[in-house]
Amino acid sequence: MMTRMSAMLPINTRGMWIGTFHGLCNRMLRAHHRDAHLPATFQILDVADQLASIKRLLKAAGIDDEKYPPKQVQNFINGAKEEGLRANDVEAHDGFQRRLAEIYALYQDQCDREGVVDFAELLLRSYELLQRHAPVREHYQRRFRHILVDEFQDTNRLQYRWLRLLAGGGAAVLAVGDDDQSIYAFRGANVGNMADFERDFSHPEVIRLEQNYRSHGHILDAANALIENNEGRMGKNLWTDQGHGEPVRVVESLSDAAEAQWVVGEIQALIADGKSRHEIALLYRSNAQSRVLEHTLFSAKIPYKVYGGLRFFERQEVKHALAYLRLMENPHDDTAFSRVVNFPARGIGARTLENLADAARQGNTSLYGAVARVAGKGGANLAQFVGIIDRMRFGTQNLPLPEIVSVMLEDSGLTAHYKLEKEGAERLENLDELVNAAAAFNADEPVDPELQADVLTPLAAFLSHAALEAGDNQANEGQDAVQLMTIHASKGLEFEAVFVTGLEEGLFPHENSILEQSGLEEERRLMYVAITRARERLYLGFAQTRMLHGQTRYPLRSRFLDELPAPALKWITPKVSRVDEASYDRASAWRDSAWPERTRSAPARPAAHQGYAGGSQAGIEVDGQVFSIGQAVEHARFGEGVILALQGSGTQAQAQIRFAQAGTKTLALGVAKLTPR
DNA sequence: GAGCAACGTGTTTTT
DNA sequence: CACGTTGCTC
Repeated sequence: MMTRMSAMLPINTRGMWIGTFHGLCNRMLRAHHRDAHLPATFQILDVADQLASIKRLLKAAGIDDEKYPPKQVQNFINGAKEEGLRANDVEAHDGFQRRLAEIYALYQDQCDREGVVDFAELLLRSYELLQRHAPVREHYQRRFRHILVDEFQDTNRLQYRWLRLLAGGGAAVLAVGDDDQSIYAFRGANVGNMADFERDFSHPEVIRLEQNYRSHGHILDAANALIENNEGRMGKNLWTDQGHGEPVRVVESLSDAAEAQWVVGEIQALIADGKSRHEIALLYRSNAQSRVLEHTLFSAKIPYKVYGGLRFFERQEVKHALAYLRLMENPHDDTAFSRVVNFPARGIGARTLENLADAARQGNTSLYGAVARVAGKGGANLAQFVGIIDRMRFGTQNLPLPEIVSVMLEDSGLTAHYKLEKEGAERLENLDELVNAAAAFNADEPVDPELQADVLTPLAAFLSHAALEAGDNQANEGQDAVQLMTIHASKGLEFEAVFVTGLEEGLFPHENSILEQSGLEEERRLMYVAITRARERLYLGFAQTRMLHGQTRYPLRSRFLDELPAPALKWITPKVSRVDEASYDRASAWRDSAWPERTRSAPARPAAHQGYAGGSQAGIEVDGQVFSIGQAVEHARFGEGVILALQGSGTQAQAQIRFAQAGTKTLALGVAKLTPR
């Protein structure tokens, strides 16, 4: 972004602060770490680090992690922080919540002791800094006379308050947002910030941007019609003067594999037509869906690039390496310490670590600080580990960053370890890549000259970078490749041709979201985002069978397809490939009956979405008992459930049933004892 | 304490 | 399916 700004503007951009809220808060906290009561070397915990930290805490405090699941504790803490609440401020309505608040307090103590901050803490700390330190606040209020916030609908309450503080000196604020593209409520985003903005900031002026310069008419019509189904919108209607363009293609496939096959075939045709690969995007609801697509693209030798998924800095070996680097920066970082104290294995087992944790608690010190207090063989091994860390710390002080990383990889034993591992080749490559990333990283973020800020070591700056960026931009630059990503990751981007796959109930909208209206509406906004990524050509695909969690599912077509306007659509059924012929009869049988009416009518809001199931039948009879999709049933062991799909007949008949308690199961109807309810 | 096999369990989206 | 946890053996 900085590069692009510099190229576009005739002014010097070096004084501008450009970044995510988290990035800017990090920067501010680095510059004022003393006022923020943080050590100069504070490290950032990503989601996984935070979870590990919580688990460690629960164990140390002897708290039952069955009763207080670490994930839930994590959500509680982050939720509170995003509302600007410290442990003391949390309103607890029952004993359970009171206990959670206590755990929150303990967790915060632990973080403070270790000199680490989680993502939400970056924001909250920075907010408190501005609030409590008038000189700092006034400095930034004077310094930033103009503030622009993009994707404003994705800001949370704390970010909003942070912004108000920062702009409190009368800065001109421009907020750009689209309430229909709010897709991060699940992590605390508050669309209400848009309305609050109009209320709270002086002389608000609202400019509606309704002319769309990106997508052709049919695509916009589809997007507009879909989003109409949401309630409580601020309201807008996109239009274009580019004409209708091509219809939106809706593609039905027999299986997820067949869908991928068809997509790849179509991509080959597009490329043959002269389209660039990087102008073609494959979007999906969840990362797991990329596998089939990747596999098929790979077989077809089409270059592709996957964004997101398991990201570079989140890979196991990279996290191990980062933990060593963190210990070199701050040996009292217990999270990092625990992660690698026995990796590679050095004879330090659970027993020794328990002794160490006890010693640390008694001496009120970090694990690193308590090593000398552990006796015996374990103690000797620990001392050896500390020796390695200290040698790396002091032996690399004046080396350039990439060399620090290289030395660490050798001295820690990571390289040696992965050389011996049979699947270690790729991991070694990633560790090499980490050295490259360090070399490519330039830590010359301009620090405010007016502040006598402590200069970050290049290593500390690199570690922040690793935590905040997670390696999204690691795409092979220059390579013309088809773009694969989740719809979330696609926001803000655009492509000539877009494929959205997996438009199936349970997947998109996701089954965890369909029970509540707010969840369903967020899914719909997600679909809206997906549609509006396309400039000229849009494909929407769904499959009759899909492999999920290792078992085949027979999903219903997504309700969102039924919400699109028929005149903007063109339905396509791919020719059946030889592989799929076996299942073809069944498929065509229902298509003849159920398909045409449903597709043409496209009710604006189907009262009860019953749809059909791909390879599955609408109804089935077994031993005189009739089962149908959507029917409520009861099972002796699993309790109440709803039939999601039916397949086969006679003794082969199976039903996929979603049970309220037991989850989704596939049962043989001839065997399972089901009673209709 | 290490390493392996069996088992169970959840499992969306992310700064 | 893919991960983590548990239990077992050496």
